[in-house]
Amino acid sequence: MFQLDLKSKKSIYEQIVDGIKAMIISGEYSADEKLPSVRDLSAQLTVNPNTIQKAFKALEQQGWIYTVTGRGCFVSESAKTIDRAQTAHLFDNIANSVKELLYLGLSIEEIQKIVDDMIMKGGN
Amino acid sequence: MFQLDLKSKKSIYEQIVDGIKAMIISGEYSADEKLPSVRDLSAQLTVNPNTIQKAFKALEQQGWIYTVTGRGCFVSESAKTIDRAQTAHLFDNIANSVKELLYLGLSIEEIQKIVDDMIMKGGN
Amino acid sequence: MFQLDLKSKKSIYEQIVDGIKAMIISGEYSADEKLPSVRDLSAQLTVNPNTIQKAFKALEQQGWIYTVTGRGCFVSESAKTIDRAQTAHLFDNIANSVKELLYLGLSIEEIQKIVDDMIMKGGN
Amino acid sequence: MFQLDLKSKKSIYEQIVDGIKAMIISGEYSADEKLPSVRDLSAQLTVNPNTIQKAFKALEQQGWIYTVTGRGCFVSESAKTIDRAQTAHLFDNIANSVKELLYLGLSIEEIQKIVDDMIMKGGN
DNA sequence: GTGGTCTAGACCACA
DNA sequence: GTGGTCTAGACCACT
Repeated sequence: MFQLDLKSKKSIYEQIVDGIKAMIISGEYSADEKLPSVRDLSAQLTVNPNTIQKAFKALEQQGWIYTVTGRGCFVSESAKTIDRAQTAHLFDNIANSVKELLYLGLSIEEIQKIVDDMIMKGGN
Repeated sequence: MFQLDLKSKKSIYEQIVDGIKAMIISGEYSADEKLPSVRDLSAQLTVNPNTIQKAFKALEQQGWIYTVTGRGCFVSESAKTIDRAQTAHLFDNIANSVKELLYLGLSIEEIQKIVDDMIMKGGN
Repeated sequence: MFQLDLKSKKSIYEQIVDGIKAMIISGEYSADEKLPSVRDLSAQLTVNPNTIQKAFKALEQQGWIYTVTGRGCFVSESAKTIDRAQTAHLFDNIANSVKELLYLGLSIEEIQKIVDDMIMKGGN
Repeated sequence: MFQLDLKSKKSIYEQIVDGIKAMIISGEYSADEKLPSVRDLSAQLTVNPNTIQKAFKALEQQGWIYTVTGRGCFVSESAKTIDRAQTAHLFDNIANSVKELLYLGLSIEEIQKIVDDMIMKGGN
C-alpha cells in the first residue's frame, strides 16, 4: 500500500486517488479485483472513512473503479476506447513540464534523452 | 497579456503565477525587465490587488522575479545552477503522465512521437 | 429472462422489480401465470434468495403480483381501477423530463415528434 | 425557494439538486447569477452545510453551475451543444413512464392527448 | 466572506 | 458485512 504525506500540498483524498490509480496502472490491482473496504482502508491509513469515500467516488467518476453497493468497490477494465480529452490533458502536463525544464537550463538534448529512456521503460 | 478563467479549478493567483512564468519562459519578458505594477495588473485583470500581490510573492519565492522596494518587480536571470530537486519533480510529473497514457492504451511509439515533437518545439 | 447489471447505480432488487414489471407489461407473463420460484430465480441470476424475496415483496405491495402461500407467486390481473396518484406521478416524471429537454435546447417539434412515435409504439 | 421532504425516498442532497435544476430551468436563476452561499442555503433549509456542498458539487459535475472559490457558485450558460447521452436518458425516462401508464389502463389516445398538451405548454 | 477539506460519529438500505 | 447519506463542528486557502 502507498504512503500518505500529511504535509503535502495535495489533499489527502487526492493522494489516495493518485495512489490507487498508480496501483491499478502498475498492475498491483487487476480488473474486477476488489479494493479494500472503506472501513479497512480508513483503519489502515488512519484516515476518516468519509475521506476514503470521497476518494472512491472520485475514482468512480473518472472511470477507474465501479461500485457494487453492499459488496464493495472493484477495478474497472481498462477502457478500450481512448478518451481524447483525457490524453490531451496528460500531454499538456508533459508539455508544461518540458517548458519549465528548458527554462531551468536543461538542453533539449538532455531532456530528450531522459524522457526517451523513461518512455522506453514504461514510465519508470 | 494572458487570460484568466474564473471558472477554472485553478485559483486566480495560481493562474497569474503560471501566466507570468509562461511569459518569462516565452521571452515576452526578458531578464531584469520590469513587470507591471500591482495596481496596473489589478486594473487590467480586474482582480483584487491582494491577489496580484500574492502571486508576485510566490514568484519571488520561487526565484522567478525579484522585488526592489519602491521601484517594482523585475524578472530574474535564468538560474545558472540547476535545482536538482525541482528538475526531479518535473521529470516525475512526466513519468506519471507517460504511465497513465500507456495504461490508457496508447502505444510507446505514439507517445514517443508526440513527446519528441513537443520537445523539439520547446514544449509547444 | 432479463440481465442484471451489477455495476449499475440501481440496486439489484430494484433491477429485478423493474425486469419483472417489464416482462408483465410486454406480455411475456400473462395474468395468473406463475412466476419462477425464489429458489429458481436465485439460481438463475446467481443472486441471494433474500434479494429475490425482497423484490417479490415489493411487486406484491405495488399490486403487480400476488402470493399464494405454498404455491408461489402469480401475476395479478391489470388493475381496472386507475390509481390517480400513480398516474399523476408518472405524468409528473414526463413533465420534468420534457422541461429539461427544452432547456437543453431541443425544440418543441423535435420532442413532440420523438415522444409521439414513442407512444404509438407503446413506449418503445 | 423550494421545499424539502424529509420523508421522501429521495435523499436530501438529491432533492436540492433537483430543486435548483428546476429553478434554473424555470428561469428563476439566470446564467451567471450567483446562487446563495453554502452557509446561507444551509441555514435557510436547516440542513448541514456539507449536504449543500454535496449538492453543489453534483450540479457542477453535471454542468449546471460553476464555482469560483472565495466568491460563490454561479449558474452556467445553457450548453449550446446538445449532449446526446443526456437527452437519450431523458427520453428513456419518458418511455418508461409511458409504458407504465399504458399498463395501468390508460389508452394511447389519452396519454397522447395529455402529453401533447404538456409539451405545448413547455412541460407544465 | 467564500468554497474545500477533514474528523468524529451516527443511521440507513442493501447483499 | 458493504457502501450511501447525514449531522456537528473545525480549520484552511482564497478573494
